Amino acid sequence: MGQSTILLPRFDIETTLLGGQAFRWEKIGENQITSFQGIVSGRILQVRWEDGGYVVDCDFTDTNAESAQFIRGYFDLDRDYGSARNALIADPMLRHFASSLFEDWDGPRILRQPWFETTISFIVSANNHIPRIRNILRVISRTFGKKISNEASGDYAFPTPEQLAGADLSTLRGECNTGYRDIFIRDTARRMADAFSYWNEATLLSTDELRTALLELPGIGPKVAECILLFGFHRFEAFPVDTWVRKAVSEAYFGGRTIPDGEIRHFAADHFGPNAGLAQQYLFEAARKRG
DNA sequence: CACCAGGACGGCG
DNA sequence: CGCCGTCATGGT
Repeated sequence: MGQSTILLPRFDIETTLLGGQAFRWEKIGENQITSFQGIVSGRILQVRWEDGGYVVDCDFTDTNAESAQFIRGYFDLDRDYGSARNALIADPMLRHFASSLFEDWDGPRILRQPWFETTISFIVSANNHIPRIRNILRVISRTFGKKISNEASGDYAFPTPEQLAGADLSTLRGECNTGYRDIFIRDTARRMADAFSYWNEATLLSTDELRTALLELPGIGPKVAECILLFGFHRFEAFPVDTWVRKAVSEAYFGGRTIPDGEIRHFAADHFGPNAGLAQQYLFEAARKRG
C-alpha cells in the first residue's frame, strides 16, 4: 500500500477540478480550508492546502514511485503551462476576455483523464447541464462500477468498457437517468470493449485518425469527439466548440456576430496552434463565469 | 415555471 | 452538403 503526498504547482485548482472538464471531483470540508476529493482510475485522490500550496494525497495499492507517476500524468505536470499561458495571453483579446481566470492563480490546466470515462462522460454531456452530468455519472459508477474497498465510503470506480457493455437500457434510463442517451452509452461501451486494445494504445495514432474513429461511435459528434481528444486522449490542439465557446469566440474576436462552427475551428487552429485546447478552456470557463 | 443545457441524429431539400 | 425538428431530464 503506497502513500504519497505530492506538491502541485501553482494553478487554478477549483476551476480545473470543478469546471467543465472533469465531473467526479467534489469540494469537501464545509467552511474549512478548501479541499477536494476525486475518483480517478479507481483511486481516491485528495487535494488539500498545506503550507502555502496545494498537495495531492494518494493512498492506494501502488508503490510510491507509481503513485507519483500517476499524479504527474493526471495533472499533466510535465507540460510547461507557464509558457503556454504566456503565449496565449500575449493575445490582448484572449487576455482581456479571460482575465477573470487569472486574478489570483495562474489559470486552469487540462487534466489527462482516462479515455473510457471521458468518452462516456461527454456522451452524457450532450444537451445537458453540468450539475446533471455529474449526477448521472455518479449513479452510473455506483450502479456498474467496482466499489473501492474503503470502509462504507460509498466510492465507486467508473465502470470498465466490459461492465457498461453489459448494462441493460432500462437500468441506464430508469435508474441512472441518462434519458435517450442510454443506447449511445451501451453501444459505444460495446464497441470500445470489442476493440479495447485499439483504444488503449491510441497514443500511437494521429489525432486525425483518432478523431475519425471516435466519430464512428454512436453519440459522438464533432463537439464530443473534440472533448474526448482533448481530455481523454491528451491532444492539446483539440478545440471543442460548444455554446459557450461559440459565444466567447464571437464576442472576443468577431464583434458578437454569429460564426459557423467550421469557421470557428479553422480560426482556432490558425490562431492558437498547438495550444488551442488550453485556449478553448480559457474561453469556455471565462464565458461560463460571466454568464 | 418555462427555458435550456460543454449536441447528436435522421430526414429533408 | 446545410438546415431543422426531435430527443429525456432536471437544475435554475
